[in-house]
Amino acid sequence: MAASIEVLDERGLDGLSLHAVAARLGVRQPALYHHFRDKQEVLAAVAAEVLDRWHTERLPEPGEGWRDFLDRNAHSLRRAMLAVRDGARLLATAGPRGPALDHAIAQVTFLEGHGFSGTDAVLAFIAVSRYTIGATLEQQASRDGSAILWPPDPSPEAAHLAQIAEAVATLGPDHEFTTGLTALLNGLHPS
Amino acid sequence: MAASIEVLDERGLDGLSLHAVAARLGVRQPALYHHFRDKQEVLAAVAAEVLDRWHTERLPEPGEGWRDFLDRNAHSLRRAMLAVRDGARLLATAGPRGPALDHAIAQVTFLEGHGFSGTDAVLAFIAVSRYTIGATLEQQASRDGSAILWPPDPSPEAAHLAQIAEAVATLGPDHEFTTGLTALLNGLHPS
DNA sequence: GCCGGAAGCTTATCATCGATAAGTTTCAGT
DNA sequence: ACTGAAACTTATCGATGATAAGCTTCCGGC
Repeated sequence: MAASIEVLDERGLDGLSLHAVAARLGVRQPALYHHFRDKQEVLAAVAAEVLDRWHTERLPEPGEGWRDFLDRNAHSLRRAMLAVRDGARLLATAGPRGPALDHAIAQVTFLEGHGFSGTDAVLAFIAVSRYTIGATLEQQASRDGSAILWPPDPSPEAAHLAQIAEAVATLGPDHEFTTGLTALLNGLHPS
Repeated sequence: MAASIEVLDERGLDGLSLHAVAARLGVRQPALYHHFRDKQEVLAAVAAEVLDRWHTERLPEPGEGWRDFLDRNAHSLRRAMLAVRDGARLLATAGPRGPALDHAIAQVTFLEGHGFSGTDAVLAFIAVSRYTIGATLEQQASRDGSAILWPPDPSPEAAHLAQIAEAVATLGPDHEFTTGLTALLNGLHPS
């Protein structure tokens, strides 16, 4: 896992080959098949490791407000994805499809204690998680991806839009994320 | 593009090889390099084609409420991603990082006409888009992915959670998406 | 009517990668 | 000391993205 994360940080998710991981371990590639059934299983383990290491704030604290908890949980998940290169893509393609059972119980029970029905609690948690994944994925994708091409002779409207885009860029990706998250949380409510 | 989409639907994004596309066109694989620089460019073109074909409702209509517009736009984007196999993953990895310039102008101008500042308009649009991508991505991933494993001898809390999970599953993925989207829209507001 | 050249395709060939088969080494437990 | 399992090796495959070099077709200018 440690070796995999090192390779991931250096060469990205597309460069994360079993050959590279094995080489870093001073071992040949087929050796890995004595510990994992296939590459998908390796990726799943790496994803789980990333969550274990950096997604540390998943559980509600006594006396905490439900919005504060969901906010803290989302930021923790996002931090984990940003902790490694292509972390969002890794989590989206190979990550677990839900929290561990004991965590899920604590989280839902907490929300139920704040007036949510069980169903609404799960739906709220899902919504926040999926927004967080989508937002972080796009952020990491656009970081290395192609920037928007502005035409050489912009119309007045295009110039106005370019100015807005620059203002948004200046605010930074964290602000983009937080704005959307806050809106989502304010739109949620105990039934 | 048509051939690529057929291959995509039959074999999924991982099975979308240039060999397969070329074979369907009655042509050899290197022939494709006379039309695209590399595979990434092919994927980008396929992603753009999918959006062109199915993401049809991107522009505001006269007299429409801003929530209605954002809602309609999000559902249209989602429909496009669901129209092809692995569509969300395709759009997330190879899709354009933003709407076309003329569309963006119309969208932002519309929101500004409803009291949003330019910055808030862009941030709102970004938030909705990213939520939509994240939600659809997770839905498509979990469809073929591994289901949650319930322990053989569940505790009472686990049994309760399982019941909730079943209720949520019964409501269906569209309901999951719509619930989160509605929350997000209700949490947004003109400054 | 011919000719040059570009567009579009071919065959041949690579390196990389995930995966499998079959054999070898290491080592703990009896 | 013997045995068997765990861990690793070498050898090899098929699939895939990509490049090189050559052939054919056909259009436009003279």
